[in-house]
Amino acid sequence: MRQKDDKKIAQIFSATLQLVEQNGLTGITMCDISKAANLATGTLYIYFKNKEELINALFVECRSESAQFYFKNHNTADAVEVSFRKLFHNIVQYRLSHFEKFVFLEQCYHSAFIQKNKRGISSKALQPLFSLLNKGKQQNIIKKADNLLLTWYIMGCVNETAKGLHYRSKKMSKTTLAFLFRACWDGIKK
Amino acid sequence: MRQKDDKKIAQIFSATLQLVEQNGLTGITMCDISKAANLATGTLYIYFKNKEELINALFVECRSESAQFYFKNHNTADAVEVSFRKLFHNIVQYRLSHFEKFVFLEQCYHSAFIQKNKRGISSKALQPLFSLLNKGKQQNIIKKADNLLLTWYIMGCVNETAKGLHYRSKKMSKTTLAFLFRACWDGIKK
DNA sequence: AAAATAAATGAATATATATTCATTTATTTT
DNA sequence: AAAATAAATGAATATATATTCATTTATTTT
Repeated sequence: MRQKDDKKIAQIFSATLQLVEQNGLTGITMCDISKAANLATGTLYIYFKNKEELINALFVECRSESAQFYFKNHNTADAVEVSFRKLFHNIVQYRLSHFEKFVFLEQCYHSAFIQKNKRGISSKALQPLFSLLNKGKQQNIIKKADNLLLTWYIMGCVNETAKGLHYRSKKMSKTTLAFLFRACWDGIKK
Repeated sequence: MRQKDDKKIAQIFSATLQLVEQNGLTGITMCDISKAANLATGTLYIYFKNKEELINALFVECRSESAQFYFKNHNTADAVEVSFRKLFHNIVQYRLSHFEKFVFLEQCYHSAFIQKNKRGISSKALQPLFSLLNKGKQQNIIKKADNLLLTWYIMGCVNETAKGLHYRSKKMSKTTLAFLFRACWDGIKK
């Protein structure tokens, strides 16, 4: 018995992300994906039931990967501002170094591929952020708003900036990053 | 000679927006649009050369309409914070009461329909906001960052919140709006 | 080494979709 | 009121795309 090959799934995912970054979710075809992944079209159907399942699987993967990335070096013993700074930089970093995944997720959030109830930010994946926000609120450091609302606020300013820079082919400078962190922290702190 | 009918363009646009809100840009077909607009498919081609032109025309319309909406009641004589509050509320209002247009614009920004250089926030349309930010910087009220960066920051937190609320079928409460304004203002002010 | 097995292939098929075009309809001009 | 004109129609056409399937290939088991 010949085994399925995990590398192929990675190839398929990577090809898909690359194409979505270039042409958006709208333009993407199974034929394009297979070509970009150096596979026959039929092979895609060995690994995924159909296009919808392929997109959904990639969506799930990107979403959990991104959350993991955010909490790199996260340490609950750190002071709130220290923790938040680390986290914030990780979020920015992910947007910049995995722009294709970030864009793919954003496109999915409003596509027919993803069920409505699976869209938007997942509270489960962001549990450590929520705990941090709670801690900040208890210590009277952070504004007493709903965690989701705080999260949308934080993600929003990072997302828009990442996209803005990208579409103008600009890099994130140290000054820009410093401003962005300062503004975001000033926004949520008491 | 029979005249073309401006109402039909409005019908076509409105049908398109409705469909994009429901299924995203990915799912949309000319047949769907014509049905939703109560027109024959061929009629679409009297008003637009093809699908791409239809989408582009709607994109241009939505973008200029949204900018106009933002600056309702804008008065350069107002104090910076007063002006900003008005503007901020208009932006929020537009996202909420024209969610379909907002989502359509967001989808377009990363689709093959719209040329890369036309994507992202247009500085021209946002001139009054830029002037306001400059005034704030001169008066030492607003952080001395690039106008585009400040704009991404402001739009970002509003956009993400509007989407978050929408996908969870929640309304924007007065408290939420008050928090959002406070956070955004604290973020950009010195 | 041969047989068995499932992955991999890519042409063929089925289907969905954009666009065209001959015909009809409504409006305007004469 | 008749003729002229272009909009409007929707079935027909052309094209693009998802999916299937008979055949080949690589790997594993015997």
